[in-house]
Amino acid sequence: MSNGHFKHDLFTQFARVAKAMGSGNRLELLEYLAQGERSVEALARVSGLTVANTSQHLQQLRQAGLVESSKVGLKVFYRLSGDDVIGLLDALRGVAERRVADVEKLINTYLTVKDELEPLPRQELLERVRDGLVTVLDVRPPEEYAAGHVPGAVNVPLSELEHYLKKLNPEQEVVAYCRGPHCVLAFDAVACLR
Amino acid sequence: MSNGHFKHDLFTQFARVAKAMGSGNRLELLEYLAQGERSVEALARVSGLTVANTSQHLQQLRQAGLVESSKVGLKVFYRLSGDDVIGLLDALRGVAERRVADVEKLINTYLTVKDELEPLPRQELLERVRDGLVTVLDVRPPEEYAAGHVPGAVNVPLSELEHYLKKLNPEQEVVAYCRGPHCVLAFDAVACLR
DNA sequence: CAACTATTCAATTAAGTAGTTGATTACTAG
DNA sequence: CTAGTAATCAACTACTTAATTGAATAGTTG
Repeated sequence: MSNGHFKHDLFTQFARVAKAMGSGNRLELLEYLAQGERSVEALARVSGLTVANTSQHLQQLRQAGLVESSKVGLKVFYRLSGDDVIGLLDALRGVAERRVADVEKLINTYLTVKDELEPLPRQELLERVRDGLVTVLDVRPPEEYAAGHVPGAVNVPLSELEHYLKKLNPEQEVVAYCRGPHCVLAFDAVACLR
Repeated sequence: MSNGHFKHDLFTQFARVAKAMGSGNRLELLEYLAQGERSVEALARVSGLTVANTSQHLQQLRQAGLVESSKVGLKVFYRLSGDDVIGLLDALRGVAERRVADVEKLINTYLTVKDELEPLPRQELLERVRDGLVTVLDVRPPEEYAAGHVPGAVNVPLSELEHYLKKLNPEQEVVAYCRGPHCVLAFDAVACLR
């Protein structure tokens, strides 16, 4: 029966990690951190939280082992503590998309219906690229682009997206992609593309 | 800026799933369900929770889309709603093991030190099997065994473990394995092997 | 239909969590 | 060493959650 204690303690530890991800705000912070190292102040700005609140959330994430931090001069930079954290985020997104009906509703309401933007099946995308019908933009940071990308895609990080679009033929059909089906980058990219 | 609403709503939905896993008791229930369909009463028994409490936890898991249920006669059977849920559990376990120092401590204290049982590197295990030095037991349910197992392993579900052990040469070294490094089956198997 | 069983519901209590505010620490630059 | 900046800490309020208890529901069996 001390077996039971062990079980209980172990599951409690696992739960700590899950609990840390059990807040929309913290998940958003994690998604931003998946893009790279960020200071507390920068994270507070993009997430719309107060700095104090952001700091507290980040500390919870650190206690759960999901992020690490280091101080450089005045600023404290946070980053994900490993690639397995990205894998965990992906798994969570995947389950939520497939299992929670509300997620699909949300996506349909905001992305598909409101825009003429639509998700493309892999194969069809490749065909259209081959035929020169579309320009494919990879809006992820250069490091991720380097690690692997869709053939024929041009790497245009968000910061350069607006500038890049001006140079494009306005008749040209544009396909942008990022980390996954609902990576945070997508929202900003969509906003920018409009 | 209605973009912000979308983001917020979406992350809130993702967080619901994580939140459902943010309890040691619910994680334990999920692990048992990973072994197959179970009734509320059966889950309450193995987890040590009251039936009412178990029922409530299961309903939270259902709302998060992690489990499904169906009523057969008097009993209500719950099951994981898909294989991606197992993947999510694995990812969570993986991060917790690698990132949370306390988990390693726990495992070292309870498993390695208290028993002569030790984790074996894959390759060494295969060598010893080839030489006939050890008997390898796969303690997972037959379905999982059928889906893939270590070469030379004998499938002995937990329920039959005790019976099987009586027939073994007591001098023979025994290696048991299950779903993953810290699958719940392991705890019970270890208890039984002693 | 009466007694029984498995599960759920409703109400309560105790404990934990999110976000705000203002003070505090740690560091930098003039 | 003073003023200013980035982050954290401490204290508080408003919510949320876990577990308990007892009652209610749904289905079964004699």
